[in-house]
Amino acid sequence: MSVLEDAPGDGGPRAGAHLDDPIDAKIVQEMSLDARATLSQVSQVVGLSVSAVQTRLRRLEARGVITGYRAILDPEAVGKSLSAFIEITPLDPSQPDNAPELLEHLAEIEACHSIAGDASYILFVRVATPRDLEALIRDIRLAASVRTRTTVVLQTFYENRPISLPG
Amino acid sequence: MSVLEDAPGDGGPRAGAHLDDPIDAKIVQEMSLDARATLSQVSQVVGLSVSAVQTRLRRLEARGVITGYRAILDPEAVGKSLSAFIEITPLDPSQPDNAPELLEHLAEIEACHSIAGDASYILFVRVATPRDLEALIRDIRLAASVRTRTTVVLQTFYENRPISLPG
DNA sequence: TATGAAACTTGGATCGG
DNA sequence: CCGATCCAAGTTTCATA
Repeated sequence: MSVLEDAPGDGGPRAGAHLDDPIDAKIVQEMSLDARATLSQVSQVVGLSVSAVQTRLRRLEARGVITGYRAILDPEAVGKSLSAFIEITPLDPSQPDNAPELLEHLAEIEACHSIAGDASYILFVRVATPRDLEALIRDIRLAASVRTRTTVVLQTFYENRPISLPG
Repeated sequence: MSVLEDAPGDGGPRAGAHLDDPIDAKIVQEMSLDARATLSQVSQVVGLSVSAVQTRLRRLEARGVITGYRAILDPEAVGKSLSAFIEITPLDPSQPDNAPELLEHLAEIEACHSIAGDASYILFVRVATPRDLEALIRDIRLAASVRTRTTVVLQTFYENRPISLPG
């Protein structure tokens, strides 16, 4: 048996909702860097058997720590070379504000956050052409009854960098 | 010969940088929705053999259409519950401006875009606590000699939505 | 000391590349 | 055809009583 790795059967992950187990953290980090890594690859990295890794991975998915797996695409290659931030503010503050739901059907919207600051929300959007952006802004205004302030992205140096985990 | 299926080895995707082949688009979409989908799953969706899908997938990776695969994590669960946008502007416009490289080592920075508007760049960052955000802002100022304007995210309704593909 | 829960390992069947 | 995944025992450890 290996003496370099810790003994089998030792302290597993805590029952809490958070990710405080170092082995789970390693698994998450590995899958975060390469979501198509095989279980045996991960098992070698973390020093556990394939089945143990599989069980932990299933649990991480079930607990909602890992919410999905995505291929990262080159926006140019898939015809979405223009991206922008759109800040939005409801025209009528007295109305119930459910802009996020009202906008959810617009597939060009990649993210929607509510923010502290002048605007209520900020969206990150991707389109093919300036004309598509114009159309999207119009759709957003109509769908959610909001004022918009758009900041066009000129160049993306990096994005989608993996979340850095402690330890 | 069949005209519904294309014969192996026949005209695949064009050699150009763009993604104009409908089957490649389907493959990309599928991997974008679930990066851990097996080749046989994808092959059933697109109606090709497993090896045909494998070849196309390798080519999509080699052409840089697919740049990687990531697990999507719950920020809360991995201890990064506070996120923010930080706009930055160089203090001295006469100096050479390489802020993106100067900031690349800060792992809390998930994305860096140059933008049209008042500021030069916008960053998206994730940290655990307000104190960590304070420290990060200080680090950014020192590392890149910039003025910063920070907008804290109060709530994230959705993010990392898959890129919607035409057709 | 005895018992039970939780986690790891092993080995074999099945499926995928 | 090889490797990865899945599933069903058997084993160790730790925390109870």
